Amino acid sequence: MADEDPAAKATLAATSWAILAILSPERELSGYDVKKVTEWSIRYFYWSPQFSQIYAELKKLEKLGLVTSRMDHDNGARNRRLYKITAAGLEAVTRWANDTPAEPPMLKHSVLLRVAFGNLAGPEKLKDLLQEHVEFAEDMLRQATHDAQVAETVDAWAYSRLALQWASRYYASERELALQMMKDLDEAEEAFGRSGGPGSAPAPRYWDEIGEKVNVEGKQA
Amino acid sequence: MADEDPAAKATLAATSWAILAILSPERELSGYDVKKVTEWSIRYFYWSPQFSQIYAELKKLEKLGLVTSRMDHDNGARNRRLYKITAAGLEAVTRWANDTPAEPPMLKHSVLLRVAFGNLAGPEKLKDLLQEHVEFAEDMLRQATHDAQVAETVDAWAYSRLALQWASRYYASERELALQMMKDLDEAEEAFGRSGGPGSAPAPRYWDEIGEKVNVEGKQA
DNA sequence: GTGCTCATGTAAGGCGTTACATGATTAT
DNA sequence: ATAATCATGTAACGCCTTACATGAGCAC
Repeated sequence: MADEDPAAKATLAATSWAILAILSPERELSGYDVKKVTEWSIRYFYWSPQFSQIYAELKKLEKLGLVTSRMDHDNGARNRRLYKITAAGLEAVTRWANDTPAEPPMLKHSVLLRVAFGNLAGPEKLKDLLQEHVEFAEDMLRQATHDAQVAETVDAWAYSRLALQWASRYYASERELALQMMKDLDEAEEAFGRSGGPGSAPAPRYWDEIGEKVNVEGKQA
Repeated sequence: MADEDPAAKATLAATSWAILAILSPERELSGYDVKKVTEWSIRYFYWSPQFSQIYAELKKLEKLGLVTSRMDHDNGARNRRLYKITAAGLEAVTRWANDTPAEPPMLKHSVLLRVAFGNLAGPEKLKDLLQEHVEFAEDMLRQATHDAQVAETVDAWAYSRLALQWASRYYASERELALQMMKDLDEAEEAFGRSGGPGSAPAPRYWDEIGEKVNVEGKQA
């Protein structure tokens, strides 16, 4: 409990802000609780950090004076450390929410990566992967829809509900896009027949032309 | 030239595989070239690593015997190091493509994170962020569509084309989802009027109920 | 009493970024 | 001549994960 360095407020990573935001209703939470909250909602659109990271982040936030902590013995109870946001923390996280531009979303879609390098595996393998992805999307869709319904029961969760509804639609779309890709693969297979289309040829030498074709034309940042 | 450790093949990270896959058409590429390829297609669905990381990855791949390199003087030319995949590398990346299950896609959507913590900022601020996101999605949509058209001109890019078409649809959907969210926010505002709905209340104490409401019901992994 | 979940961490290391440095070529 | 781009890196650091360790309560 000490630093209060105002410069640090600006340089926290999004994960730290997320944890601080979870603590922003002025309620005491343990690291375990924080993890549960991320699992409940945030994981659908912003992954979910590991326990070890959450504990480390909480310590960091405490050193910055944005949260305080105390040990809990009353409760049951195993030993657990409870964290609570400070006035400085509340002010910092509010400034973050109001004054910081959002970073561009970042996506690492392994399935699409496989598709892009489909010549290494062939369309059948890709369709297997896509089928699995469809099931994954359906699973997430179901869970997000359920959690969104839970969020309807409490007024204070209104924004979480909106985010979870977005997630429902997102995973529904993810499902459709995968199904569409499977169709596209079928069509491509038919078009190429068993001649040297996608999947059979070693697909050599394409970068020659990339420079000329790509660089000039599009791309206004 | 050296290690050839077969165990290592299984434990490379997706980024390494992506770079190796880029080199899989047996063509000599510099680190700079690799970066350009990622910028051309992969960035739409799997971000784009920094130069420094690409150079580091290439060195690592070389130490593993999956690529070889030589200096290029002929070409123009500044000094540049050209990398080429080895037989071992080709075999390893093919095995990766065929035998490794795809990891679940990972998304870090800062805009949705803001929505989920909307009580810290209010609906007007959120709508600004969403409007910016709409423009971002439109920009990506335009670029992906352009690059997909470029990919149509070369047979060997068939899979890249499919991936880029997917990206077009993805960013179109991203746009729609953001617009829908803006509508939802408007409706929520109207419903709550200027009474203590989203945006005004400090939204206290919600985690009490999370344990009871959430844990039991849904969630089959 | 055995195993499961709750709960809190430490240690090691890989992934990935930012910042910096350098020099050569190309464009103006 | 000057600036911009091409091209290749190094250094430092922060983010994040995996693996491991520990102990306490609870279910059977």
